[in-house]
This record gives sequence, C-alpha cells and structure tokens, in this order.
Amino acid sequence: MNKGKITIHDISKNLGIDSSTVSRALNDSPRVSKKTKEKILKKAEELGYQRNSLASKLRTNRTNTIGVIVPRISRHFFASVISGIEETAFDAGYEVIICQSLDSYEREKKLVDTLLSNRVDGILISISMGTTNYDHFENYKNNGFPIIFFDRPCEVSKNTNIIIDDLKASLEATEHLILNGCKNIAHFSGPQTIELYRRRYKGYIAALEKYNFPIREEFIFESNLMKQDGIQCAKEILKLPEIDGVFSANDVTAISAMQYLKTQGKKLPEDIAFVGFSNEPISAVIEPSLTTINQPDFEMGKVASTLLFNQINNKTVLNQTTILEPELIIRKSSIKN
Amino acid sequence: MNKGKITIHDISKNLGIDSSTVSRALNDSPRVSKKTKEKILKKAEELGYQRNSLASKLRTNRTNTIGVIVPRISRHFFASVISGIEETAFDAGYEVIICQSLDSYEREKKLVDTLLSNRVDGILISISMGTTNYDHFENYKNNGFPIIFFDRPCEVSKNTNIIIDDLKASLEATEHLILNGCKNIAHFSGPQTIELYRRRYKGYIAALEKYNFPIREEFIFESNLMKQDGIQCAKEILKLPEIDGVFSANDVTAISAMQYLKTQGKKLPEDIAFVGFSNEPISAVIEPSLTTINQPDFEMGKVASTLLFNQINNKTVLNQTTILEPELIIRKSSIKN
DNA sequence: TTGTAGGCGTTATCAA
DNA sequence: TTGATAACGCCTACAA
Repeated sequence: MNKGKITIHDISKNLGIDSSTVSRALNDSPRVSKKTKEKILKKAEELGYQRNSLASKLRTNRTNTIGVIVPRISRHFFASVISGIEETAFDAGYEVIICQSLDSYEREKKLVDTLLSNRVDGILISISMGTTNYDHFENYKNNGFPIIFFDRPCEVSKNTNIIIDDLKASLEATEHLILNGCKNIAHFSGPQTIELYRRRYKGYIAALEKYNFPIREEFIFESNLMKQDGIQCAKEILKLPEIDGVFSANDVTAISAMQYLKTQGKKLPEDIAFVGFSNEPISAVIEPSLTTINQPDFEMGKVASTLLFNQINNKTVLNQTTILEPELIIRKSSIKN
Repeated sequence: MNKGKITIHDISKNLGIDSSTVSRALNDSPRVSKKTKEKILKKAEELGYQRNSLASKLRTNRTNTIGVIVPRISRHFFASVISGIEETAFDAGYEVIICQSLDSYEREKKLVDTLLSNRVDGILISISMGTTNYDHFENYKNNGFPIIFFDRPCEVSKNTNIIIDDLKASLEATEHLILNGCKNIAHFSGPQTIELYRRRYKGYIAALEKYNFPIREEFIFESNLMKQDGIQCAKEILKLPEIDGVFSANDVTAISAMQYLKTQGKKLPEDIAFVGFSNEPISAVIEPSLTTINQPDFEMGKVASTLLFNQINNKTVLNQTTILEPELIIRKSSIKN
C-alpha cells in the first residue's frame, strides 16, 4: 500500500534541503553540487523513493512515450516490427505502449483515444482490417499530432506512411509462378477496402498482363485471409481443376489451403504450386516449404520509429511515403519438377 | 501541436460554468443537472476536448492500469495469455500495458521500474529466463503491491502464482513415449535455474522411475531451448544411436531438432519419436505433426487477471498457487507403427 | 549553488 | 445543484 508514497518532499524534509534541489538532483542537473547530489541520491535509495512519472509528465507536458497499435501482436511480422521500434525507442529514451486492435475498428478508435488521453508524444499504427473510416486520425493529424502509418497505410491524403513495395513483390511472385510453368494462376486476395491488398492484387494482374495471360475473375478469391478462409478457397479451387498455381496475399491462408488440398489427395507443387506473402516462421517448416515474400519487418520498425522521433522533436511533418524492398524467398512449394 | 490543449477550464470559461461542475459532468456524476450536463458535453465535443488522464490519475492516485511483462510477445502462448488478460481487463475498465523482457534480467528490472513509476495498480509477470535474483519483486511485494506471477513463477516464498501442472504433463508425455515403445528416451531441458523447467525435468524422471527405466545423465540436454539449441541437441543425439524418443521441454527446440534429424536421413517417428511442450501453431503443421502439451493459455490470462483485480480492489493477498490442467495432444511424431 | 513560488489538469471537500 | 479552493507530485523561472 505504501507504493510510491515517498515523494521528493519526504527527501526534502528528511535532509533539510528544499524539494526543488531534490528534484534537480534526481534529474542529475548540473546546478546541484556533487556533495548534495550524492546525499540526496543516497537518501532517495534509502527511503525507497520512486519517481512519480505521472506528475512529471503532467508538469513537463512531455511523456517520452509513444503508442504502437497493431492488428495482433501474435503475428510474427508485427512482433518483429515492434522489436525494431522498441530498439530505436530504447536508445532514444522513449517508453513504448503496445496495443492490439484485433482488426476491429471500434477497438482501434478506443485505443487511439486512450493513447491520446495518456498524452503519448506520437503514434505508430498499422490500421485494422475493419477500418474504413479515417476521421479519428484526421482530427489529430490536422493538429500536427505525429502519427505514422506502417504496413497498412492510411488512405486519406497527406500522411507519413511506411510500406513495402507490395505491387512489385506481387508481380514478382506471380511472375515466378508463370516462369515455373503455371498456366492458370489463382489469387487469394484480402479485403479490397484495404490499400495493401489492392496493391497485391494489382501486382498479380500486372504479371498476368505482362505475359498476356487472360484475367479470369473466377480465379480471384477475396476473403479476410484467416485460416478458415484458406480452407474455403481450397474447396473452391477443387471445383476449378485447371488451376495449377496460387498466389496468396498472405501465408496463413496459403498454408491452410495447402493442408486441405493435401488431405484431398492433391500433389503439391506438382498439381498446384503456391506462393504466399509474409514469410511466417511456419512457412519454412511445412511441406512443401512455402515460397513467399519476406518483408523487412524489423527494419520497418526502425524506420517508422526513427521518422516518428524526428517528427516529434523537429516538429517537421514529412507526409511522404517510404517504400521498403521486400524479397522473394524461393522454396519448394513453387518449383514443379 | 494543439494536442490536448483544451482543458476543462476552457469549457468552463466558454460556458460560464465552474470547472468543478465541468469535471463532474464529464465524469457523468449524478450531482449535475441533466441540462447542464448536456450543455457541457456538447461544448466539450465541439471544442475537441480530450481528457488528460495523467492529471486525473495523479489526482485520484489510481490509474486503472495494469502492467503485463512477458518474455516475448511473439510466442503464441504469451500472445494468448495476453488476449485473456485484455478481455478481463476490458470488462473491468482497466488499461493494459504490455511489455516484453526478451528474457533479459536487466530489461525486466527496468520494465518493473517503469511500470511502477507510472503507478500501475498491479503487475502480471512471467519472469524472464535470465532472472535468478528476485529482490526487485520482494521490495514491492512487502509493501503489499499486487504482483501475480504466471507460467514462470517467482521462486521466493509467499507469492500468488498461476502455473500449469508441468510435472503431471511431463510425466504423461514421457509415459506416452514409453507406452509407444520407446526404450531410450532423451530429454531436452531448459535452464534448471527456472522452476518451470525443473518441474518438467522431474516429470520426465518420474515417468522413467515409474517404469523402472534407468536414468541416464547423458540423455539429458540442458539449453536455453532456442531454435539453434535444437540443432545442437540433434547433433548430440546422433552420437547416441540408442536414443529412440525425445521429450522436449518446448516445441521450438523439438521442431528444429526434428528438422535437422530429417536432413540427416533419420525417419521420424520410426527412428526417434518426439513429444514437445506448448502446442505452438507450427506444431500441428510440420511433418510429422508434433505430439505436444497444450496449455490453457487464454484461460491462464483470465484467471491471472481476475485474481489481480480482486487483489487490487479487496487489498487481499492470496499468496497461493493456482494450478491449471494441461492436456496431451497426440499427433504423429510419437506414434511408431 | 540553493530556495521560493506557482502551476501542469484534474478531482475532492466544503460551503453556498 | 453549483462554486470556490486546495491538493496530487513534480518541475522551473526567478530570486537570493
């Protein structure tokens, strides 16, 4: 119950030194003599003093804290981005508050609100799948509040976004299937309300066009790209026996589809080749191992947080999109012998 | 830059109503007339008022916030525990601050410190592998500060711990290997400084004893149970060709060992059967699929947070260990034909 | 180098 | 039902 009961005033009284001096000493100000400083630090230790950050943040109007909102922390990609953010933040002396929106718009809105009422200095966010209305960002952005969007950018005008080159990667992925002999390539696509999935879709289309392949609507399956969606997609595929390759907008769906197809006696990649997107750890381990796109996750976290800290400290808003380069990881699922 | 500039005083001036009334209205106090309340809420909305939680927390000396420290958020188990915690917290109106120690003692200590200086009402923690000194908890516990340990308990006396029955699960896992014909069973063990891994070790020993199997020190491999440790263990195993089964204290190590052994031409489970621990998502997907122990992760989060909220609100300290039941998931890696 | 005094934004107490 | 006032713990001009 005594938690944090000791204040600078207790130290002050205890030593007969004014609390302002105590405050200065605890902040290692040069305006306190070495001797007094030592005395104060010793007494603080002895009394079990613990600074009340709330008070100091309130007073200074600076929290040295940033908020991070991701759809789900369990996704390897987001966990890595967070690690990148935390590393930069640690060096810069910032605290990081991690939140997950669970891809719900309501939750996301509430989280933004909570972070702001806790006066974070800035926010890094990968918007949820459920978000189609961006008003909750617009208001703050207009006030110059630092918000940076990563991976899943904000679709309204003038923002600082960090994305990867989904279009190029998707084109490359689809092209890879074509060059490995696929003639009828399906696409597992995410919600087209989301820019990111539109870009992946466009990459797929671009590859087909490049090779003068016809675009067949019935080969394009839009879903939320969860595990169960993969099974659903697989079932649809079985009805279209000419399909011999799949480019999936994420690994999760590709993998669950592959699993299902294997139970139905399909040979992978001989009957159907697969390329995923994300390079989840699981993808290297399944059989056949999944060819996929590796995203520079850790780097993305570092870039995003570095930009945010610049924005916080220089009050300069970039409103510019940074594009990072992904990489095609070729494994067994796409190589027909 | 205007972030949060509007305060209750602005609303107060704007309406000619005292700020104390504004405060009451914003907190939906019954001591404000409906009419005034409406007027205030409307004006707040209009001015874009956003409460300053820091000030409110400072004043009330209550943050309605709990801290959660886990080794790494990317581990599926911890992500699920966190989901359980967040669900309970959401219903109880608490904010949750998620932190990862990355299994570093230094980081953990710092995180505890940061959380306390931010005056969280309580802490839920799964201690890091690097932690062997518990002084940083002792101090606060003695002050009655609510801390609850889950999964990896605190080894010093009198704590509230939530664990699963590792011993029973490990005994069952090892027994399962024995009943499936394994004669020489190895154990991949975690650091014996950690209670949890000692319990898993004991379960392994107990099973051997139950069936009068000799305990062979050279069959027990202690490591930090990371991916690379699995490869190392696999190499050691190859030097001991009599080993025909492995009980691993986690899935990660089991899987990387299996992968390596497969590249070396071993047939799994025919040559060597495997049982892991944790039921990582990957375990269902690899080949052969990994028999493992499923832990009630989400439930553990709910139980731990519920206990914490009780402790916070009733000021009653349980200092009691709650044991949850794990479950053996039998898959292909342990069934020799 | 140290002390004085005032305020960050909110809420609780008391009085009206 | 509303208002005045003080205080939460800290920091920072300014003065000494």
